Amino acid sequence: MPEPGLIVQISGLLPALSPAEQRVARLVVADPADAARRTITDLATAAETSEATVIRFCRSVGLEGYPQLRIRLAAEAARRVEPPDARVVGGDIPPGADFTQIIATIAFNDARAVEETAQQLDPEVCEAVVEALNGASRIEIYGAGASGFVASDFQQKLHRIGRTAYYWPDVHSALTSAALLGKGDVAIGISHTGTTGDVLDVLEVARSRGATTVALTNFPRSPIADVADHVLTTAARETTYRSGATASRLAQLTVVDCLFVGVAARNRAKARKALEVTAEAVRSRRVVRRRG
Amino acid sequence: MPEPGLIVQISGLLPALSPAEQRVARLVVADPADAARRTITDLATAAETSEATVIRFCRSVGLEGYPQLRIRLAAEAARRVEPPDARVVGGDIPPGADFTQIIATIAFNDARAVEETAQQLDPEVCEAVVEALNGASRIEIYGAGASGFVASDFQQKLHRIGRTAYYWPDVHSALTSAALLGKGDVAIGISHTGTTGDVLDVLEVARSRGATTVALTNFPRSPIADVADHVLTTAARETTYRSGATASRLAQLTVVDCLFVGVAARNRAKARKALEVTAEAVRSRRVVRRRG
DNA sequence: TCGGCGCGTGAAAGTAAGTTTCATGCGTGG
DNA sequence: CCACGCATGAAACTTACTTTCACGCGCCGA
Repeated sequence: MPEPGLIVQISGLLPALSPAEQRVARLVVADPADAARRTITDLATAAETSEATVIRFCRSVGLEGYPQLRIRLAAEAARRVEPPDARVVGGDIPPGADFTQIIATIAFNDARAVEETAQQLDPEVCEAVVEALNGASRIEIYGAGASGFVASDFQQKLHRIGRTAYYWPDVHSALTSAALLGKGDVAIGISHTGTTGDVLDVLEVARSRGATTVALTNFPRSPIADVADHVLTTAARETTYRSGATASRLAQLTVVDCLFVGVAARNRAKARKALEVTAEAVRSRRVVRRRG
Repeated sequence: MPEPGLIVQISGLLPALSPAEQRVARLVVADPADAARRTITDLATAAETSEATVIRFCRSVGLEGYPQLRIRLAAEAARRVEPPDARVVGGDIPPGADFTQIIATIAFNDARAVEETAQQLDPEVCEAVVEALNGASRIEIYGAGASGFVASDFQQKLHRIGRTAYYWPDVHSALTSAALLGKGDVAIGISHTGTTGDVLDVLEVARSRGATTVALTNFPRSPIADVADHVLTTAARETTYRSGATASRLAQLTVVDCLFVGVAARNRAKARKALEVTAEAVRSRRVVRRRG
């Protein structure tokens, strides 16, 4: 089985790399096919660094050496079926874009984020997390900014199938609540960059109380990994602020969906019942036909 | 430039090759991926010949040298991997599904929702909505339950690029706020089913005050369409409660992304500036490296 | 029968590519 | 301000790849 998305993996690891390695990584991600054609000296020169750094880069992404990198890159580049109009799909929207273009670009990027995230998602880690969620007497989910919505969404979903889950938008409440967690409880921290101080702090508290901690981030080597028992990663290749966190959310939600379905699947009957009951509860707020 | 069918080409000129080269060729054709992994010495040994012959073989098939062969082989091998059997992809998760299956199914459904939504999204309506958003002095977004997160997300996004936008989780606040809208303002109601009474009520109030109303729903013929000037539709094919609103969210968010980018694109410079400023604002909350 | 001739071949020499080691310099924390 | 650790490239080193060359075998003409 072809191991998933080397390119994707590289972009995830990017911030964890040293500056010189990042230069190499960027070249590789920008044009994998071209990189595969180059010799190590060539690539090193292009990245304005030494061969040694290129080798280090190979090791950083989990490969034996440079020839392995070349081969993997060639393979990936070949597999990539270029969509009809590959011009649209760069990261950014061209200034004069009309709406048809905008929609196509966004759909492509969003769908890619979902697919690539799924591709690199580790089933075993998912399994472990679901196991923990299933056995937890209390579940807490943390996230700030855009990740806060995801946290909130997950909380609501779990709650809907009868699992006790909390989301605290406010750090102080979160900290105090985390302090009350104990062994068997689960704390989930969501942070795209993996560097959100507040979330890290809360997770750390939760962990110190004996709770199982889970991180959901795009960057597996980021600080949040240090305070998490399980790390789940997304694969959104978006520049940090430019596009304002559009694809990353979807990637996070995809992971949430997987976990949710996993938990629900454990108690199929109970979950279905709970969903029906909750659906019934809001039915009175539904409008069948509108007057006039 | 990567002319297709290296393997084919090799088997074609197989009889023209010398015996020792033929042994090499046969190995290569039998398992290209494996050959790509081997070093020249390795392959030579496996073919019971010398490295020199392998090089000659490379030249015979029109390649520069052995590394080139490896890369071409890796590329070809990758391309002929048949698409992962997507036959898992019915709507529902089978009871005994393991996590690999769950992930594949969800990713497929989620990605489909995104793509299909984009496909049927009307660029002209988008354009009109963006136009309205752009000229609005105030923007209000409504949504209940799962759609509330989407509303909230959109509100936050617009706010981040300097547009005045509100989201009221509470119906009462929403109603009072809507009553204060006027001509030129925009009210957006989000409801998957299009039958969420609260949202309809608020939209109606907004409309009666002269605001431009926009609906985002999966069902264009639903009641919400009656109170909206513009209707944007998603294309999530999920049964109402069973899967607990997983794909519909993503579809809604995709639409939100399109609108957001559309608005941002109108005032490129200003939006970028705003994003940078807001990113800067949270920078102090970022952790660079974790102690211990 | 024998001596050339040419071709396929691998051994070995040669070169280039990839890898390791190490000293340096820079930034960080004590 | 010093010590430490980390990132980095220069250079030494190893491995992989390429070239050279000579051997041997089969064919042909004497």
